[in-house]
Amino acid sequence: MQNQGLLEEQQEMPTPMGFFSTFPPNNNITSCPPLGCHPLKAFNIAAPDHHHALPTETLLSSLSSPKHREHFASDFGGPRLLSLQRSSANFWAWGELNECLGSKKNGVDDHLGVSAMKMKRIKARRKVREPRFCIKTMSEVDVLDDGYKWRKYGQKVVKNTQHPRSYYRCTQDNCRVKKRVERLAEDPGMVITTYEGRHVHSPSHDLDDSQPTDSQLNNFFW
DNA sequence: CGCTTTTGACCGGCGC
DNA sequence: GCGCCGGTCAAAAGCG
Repeated sequence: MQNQGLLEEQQEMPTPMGFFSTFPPNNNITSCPPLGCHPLKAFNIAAPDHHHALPTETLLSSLSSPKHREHFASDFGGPRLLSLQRSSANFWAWGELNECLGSKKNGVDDHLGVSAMKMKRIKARRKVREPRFCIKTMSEVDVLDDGYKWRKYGQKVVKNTQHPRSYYRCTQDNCRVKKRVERLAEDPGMVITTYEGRHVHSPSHDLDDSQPTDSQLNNFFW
């Protein structure tokens, strides 16, 4: 079957990468996801096409938390589309999405809770690939206010680009989520933010001030 | 003073 | 095996 071949291809894909494009109103970066919930839950992963886009209302209806539905509705109200590009480079992300949606995980992933002191040795050897996705935003500011607190740990000029790539790590203890921020060479006004991993906590300034519910916490794994 | 950013060094993966 | 490249480390500097 075709699925079989696709699965094998997923195993070999070195870079799990979903591409999450947003078209926020007024180029206002503070209104971009992620906001602690799992934005990719919004996508119809069974879609066979290569670049699948869904109307906002469809995406919103598939969000599990009413609070997030409400939040996304206010942020992305109107006819804008969100899209997850399906390409060979994205098979991993789609596979992991399937896993994420298909089986409600038993709370915590294997990698969570690994102490920081082991990081250095683990990083080199671990074959467990963190799920990733990108957000493309038109913005003058590099770093999106996504509700989490980040610490910059590196900057690198990558080949064939004129803009440096910045590396950030979530400042929360035991949270290993990272993100990379770079500008498009072709369009310097466009910022590409690549998230890797899942948060094990709520955003530092949450959607509301109350304690998160269990279902919200589940969402925060993304 | 504590936290964050900067930046050169280092490391591992990968292609040749 | 070697060199290139992306990603990370960590000491020093910056900042509130």
